[in-house]
Amino acid sequence: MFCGTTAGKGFWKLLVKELMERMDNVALKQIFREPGKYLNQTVKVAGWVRTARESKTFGFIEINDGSFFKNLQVVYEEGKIDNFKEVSRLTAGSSILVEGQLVETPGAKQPFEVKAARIVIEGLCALDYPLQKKRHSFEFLRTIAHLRPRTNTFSAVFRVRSLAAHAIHTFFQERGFVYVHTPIITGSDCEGAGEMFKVTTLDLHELPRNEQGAVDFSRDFFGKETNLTVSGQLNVETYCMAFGKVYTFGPTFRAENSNTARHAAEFWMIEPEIAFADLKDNMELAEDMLKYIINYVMEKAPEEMEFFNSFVDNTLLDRLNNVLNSDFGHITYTEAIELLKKEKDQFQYPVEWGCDLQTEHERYLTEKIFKKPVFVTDYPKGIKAFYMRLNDDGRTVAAMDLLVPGVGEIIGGSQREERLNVLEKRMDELGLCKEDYWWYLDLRKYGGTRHAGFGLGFERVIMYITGMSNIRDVISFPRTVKSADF
RNA sequence: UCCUCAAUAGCUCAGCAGGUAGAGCAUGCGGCUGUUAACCGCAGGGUCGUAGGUUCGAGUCCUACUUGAGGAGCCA
Repeated sequence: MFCGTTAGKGFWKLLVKELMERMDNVALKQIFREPGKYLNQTVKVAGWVRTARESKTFGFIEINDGSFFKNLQVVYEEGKIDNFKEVSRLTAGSSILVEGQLVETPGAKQPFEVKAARIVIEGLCALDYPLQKKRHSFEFLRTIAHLRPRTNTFSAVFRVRSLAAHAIHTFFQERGFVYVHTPIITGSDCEGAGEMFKVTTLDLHELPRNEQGAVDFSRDFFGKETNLTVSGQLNVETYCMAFGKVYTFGPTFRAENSNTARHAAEFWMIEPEIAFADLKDNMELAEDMLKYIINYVMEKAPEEMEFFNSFVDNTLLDRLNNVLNSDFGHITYTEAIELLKKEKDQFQYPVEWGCDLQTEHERYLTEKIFKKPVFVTDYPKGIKAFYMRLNDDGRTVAAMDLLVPGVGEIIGGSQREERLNVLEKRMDELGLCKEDYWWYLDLRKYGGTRHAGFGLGFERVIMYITGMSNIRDVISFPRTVKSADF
């Protein structure tokens, strides 16, 4: 950069001017948070036109630069800017730079506005721009996932999503947890129930076969059959036995043919694991974490939360405040069954000890009986995973599900079976091959301890916090059955 | 995968008992000195999801398929 000796003074002046043009834009968020700092001064802002209204000799443009939920109104007048005609023809979606004085507008809908002295049109928006300044259906917006972040709702959703992710890291880091990146590609073929996505470099049109006629995965990239992970839990348990308190936060893949508003094939999951801890410690951690995330988002994104409360779910803020100010409910599976049996007329499916709770039962518990998040604990061993710790009664395990109104199961977790002989017996009962889990079993052999953990569906938290009712609307580019567009 | 519902202009919808399509918004043009989902006037824009069938005639009735939504199962 400094090698150009032929560049004269004029060149540097131009370069400096160019840099100034780029770098001294003020973020809308700064203006809205500290208007006093900018009032009656010249400011430069850069953003996209959200809506424009024009008259013969003046007009209004609302721009948004993505830094803040609300728009900034810009007024322009004929004679005050040199490109009035072009500016008055601007339509929603165009990108512009604006320079002008920030002034108060007492009595008007907006607190202040910019009186434009200069408007530079950086990118005109084509006339077939699909976003209008009226309400669109979420279904339509899913078909234009590349443009929907420009709408109010998605602007709010994805700013909240970003904040919630940060809140999760802050929560765990402040408490001394170590963030572990567990593998996305996994070789354990019996990691858990659920269909998995295969990972392969084999030519699917000409698969290599062994003598038995089966696909010869020894010729595959990893020399064995591999899949995308459905959970980082087994891997993160190994780090738990070294660091004591750990968590994962990453993408997870399930190839289930699920067609619901709560399931996606690719989603993000948070999985903490704590050593020298039991189910009670586990639930305390889950409750603290959820409250921390909610509180963090409500503090950092009040405008967005107000918007959700007004346009998406008008019970949202009451509900979230209620969660912050009350203790979560606790009930054992056995107690829940007894309670539900008394209300069996309400249900389509029968309630019986040993059967898994149906969605209608879970909803009834959290929405009708408790009216707040509730932990259901100590499920029959027959309906839960092999690694969950067997209770003294010999027929239930130290499992916990957290149910929340509106979303359903948001957390699933357990105390893990740390007794090698009990764990092996359990695996034998279920017909699992212990050789595949040799390293997992080693953890019990080499100084195993009580430990517990859970999985939190990140998108389900976002749904709960925003009131959005479809998981496809809280993931930037959702992957679901028969749909992987963009 | 199962059950239910839907598919009409760029978007949101209307289209009543089968008689070959309408509104609002958006867009274009014109008007308007403070708008705020601005307003007023004019204009362009549709092989009614696809393929069959019934009928003199189908957006409307029937069948299949496709896509989407809601619910269920599975789960986070």
